[in-house]
Order: sequence, then C-alpha cells, then structure tokens
Amino acid sequence: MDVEDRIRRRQRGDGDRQLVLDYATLSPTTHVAEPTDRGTLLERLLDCFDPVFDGDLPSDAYVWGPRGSGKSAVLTALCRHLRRLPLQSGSIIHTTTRAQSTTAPEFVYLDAREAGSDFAIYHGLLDGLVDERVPQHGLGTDTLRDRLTDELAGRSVVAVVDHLNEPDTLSAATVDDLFASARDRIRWVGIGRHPPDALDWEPPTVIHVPGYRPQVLVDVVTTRADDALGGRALDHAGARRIAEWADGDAHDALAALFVAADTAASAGKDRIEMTDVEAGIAEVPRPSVSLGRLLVLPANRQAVLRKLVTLAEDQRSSVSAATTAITETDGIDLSAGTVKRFLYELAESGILERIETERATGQGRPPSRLEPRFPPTVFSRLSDQ
DNA sequence: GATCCACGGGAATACACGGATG
DNA sequence: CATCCGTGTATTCCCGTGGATC
Repeated sequence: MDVEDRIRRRQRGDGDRQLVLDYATLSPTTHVAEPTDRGTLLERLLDCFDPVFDGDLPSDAYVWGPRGSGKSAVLTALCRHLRRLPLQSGSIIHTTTRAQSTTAPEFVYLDAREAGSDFAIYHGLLDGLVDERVPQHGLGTDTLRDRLTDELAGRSVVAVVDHLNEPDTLSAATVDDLFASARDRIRWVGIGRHPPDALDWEPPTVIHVPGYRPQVLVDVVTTRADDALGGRALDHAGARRIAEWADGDAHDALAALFVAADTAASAGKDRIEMTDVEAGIAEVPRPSVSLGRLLVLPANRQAVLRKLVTLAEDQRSSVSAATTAITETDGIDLSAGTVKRFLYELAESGILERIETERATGQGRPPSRLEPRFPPTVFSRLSDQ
C-alpha cells in the first residue's frame, strides 16, 4: 500500500474506526516486492544466476519445496528486478577477454497454471520478449516457435516456469522438451512441489526450499496485516496463533488472515480479535488447494464455483442436486450437462472433494456430497469483479 | 482459411443393490 | 452359497461445434 492509500484510509476513517479491507493486498496470491525473511533462498538463486552478470546464461535449475514456502514470492520478485539487466552499467562488464553477447539474458516469468499448453508456453515467452502484442489465435504452435527462434537471434533468455506438475499443469519434462530446439538461447528454471527424483527431468542445479519456520511465518502474517489493514489491526497473539496453525505454509496463513479480517470488518470492528482469528482458521480446509489455481480458471467455472459455495447443505448433497441448483440461477447460462461435467472435473483436479454418502436406502450408485477444498470467503471476494 | 480453446452433448463405463439362477 | 443379471444412478470419456482472432 502506498502513501496515498494510507492517507485516503485516514480520511475515510475519520469518525468511524472500522477496518477497511484492501482485498488485493490481502490476497494470498499477491506477492510483495520484498519477500519477508527469505534471504537464504535469494542468495542461492543469485549464486545460480551468477553468470548472468557477465552476460552469460546460467544452467537450468529446479526450485522445489512445499506449498506456501515463498518460492513464487521470491522468484517473481527476483524476475522483476532482473528482468532487463542493464549490462552497460559499469560494474557488470569487466571481462573483456571473452566473447559475450551484447545484451544480458532477459528474465521472463511464466505461470504454468496460465500457460497450460505448448502454445501457451511459447506465447507467454514471446510475449515477455517483445513489446507488441502476440496474437492468441489464428496461428499455429509451430509458427509461434519459429517466431520465438527469430526473436532470440542475438538475445538470450532465462524462463522461470512456476507450478510445474500440478494436476492441471505441464510436466517438467514437457517444458524441457519445448525449449530443446533453442538450448543455446534459452535456459529455464522450473518451480514445483515435487522432489527432483519424482520428476521426469534431471535439472543440473537443484534448490530446495523448506517451509517457513514458525517465527518467520509470524513476521510474514504481521507484515501482510500491516500492509493491507494498517498497523495494529492484528496483535502478536493473533499472528502467532495463525502461524502455529499454518505449520509453515504462508498460503494458508494468509488465507486465514484474509477471512479473519473479513469477519472482523463485517462485524464493524476496528481490529481483528481472537474470535475472528479462530473464524479465519476454521474456514481454511487442510489440506487446501491454492487460490491461485482457482483464480485462473475460466470465467464460467469460477461462476459455477461461486454459486456452489452459497448452496445450502441439502443442495450440495449430490452432484446432480448441485447441478440443478446451479443451473437454475440467474447469470449462469450453461446447460445442466456442462455444469455437471465442470463439477466432476473440479473434483478430479482436487478443487472440490466428493464425499460418498454411506446410504442404506435407495437404488443405484450412492451420490457424492461436494465439499470445497478452499476457503469460500476468500475465493468469493477475489473472484467477484 | 487456420488456429486455439471453451462448450455442449451424449455415449460408454462403473458401481450399488436386490432378486433370480445354478 | 456363489454368481449372474437387470435396473437405476453416478462417473468418465470423447469428439464435434463455434467464437474470436489472425
């Protein structure tokens, strides 16, 4: 939050001291420019990227660790800073003895959740390299690859590809193959949760990121609360409660903070009390699925999910019942068959959980109840636009 | 005309249960 | 008793279509 926001907040807050929520800043999917207490990871990444400062390409690398350990946070921040490294700035070119390209490698961050196909990977990379818009339709994947090759003449790039090997994203091996034709121009850094020996790709460099230690997670939560809500909205006890519960996972910690803040604000409070904290914790299922995965779903699927979480218990008692309830609401003009298929697909990828009812009566296969594997409040607030 | 992608629709398959059959 | 079969429901799978864009 910048100065203006803070001033506006004070102006608005004159008289009533109610919490004002800044959903965008509060969102667990928002990464700050300066991640909290991840100095070790940052140093190891910079070691890995060291050749870049001489204008050379680093080796491929794989960064792995549990969900919510700051991988994305640190690498998005780093990419932002390294994106167009100005090579001419004195400190960088000292070695004139060796032939090197005239420009430093450029960094492009790609989220495999958004770039879920060969086409999309090439598109994203090309889009990061050129200023003009790259068409989304009307040209084939091969054409796009050729154009990328052309564009890389005399240049080089480090592609950071986040969220590999998730239920709906490309595998490390697939991405590696995609870059195979331009190894001398492209190096890439994969990010994922699976240990490297579970991969079908053998990266030359591997960096492991452990989950946050409890004290550090307290800092992360506190910093986020200060940024999004203003100082002292969350006391130390509240932050510690969230951090201990979250067990090293910053995503879930920030999701709980989000719900706690929303609960407190809805009650007209000016700060988050322990009951709000508990409400926040209670709403985040464990394990939960990343909100980042939900927010990149196509609009229609998000609409179905938004509706689903408002349904009463008995309307969610079976996939068919939920389908009927969702289909009959305004604003969703999808056929019943499509809604039902969406629900099954969302369950398949872990966003919803199907819980089979143990039923004694009735014929046929017993239906499944649908439970969201994400905090509904956070999703609804962030998904609505 | 080509291309990618989301949708629609429905066929095919899986599963649970109870009753019939060997 | 073990197995098969029919019925009804749930779930998975697949492919054609059409919009948007070049």
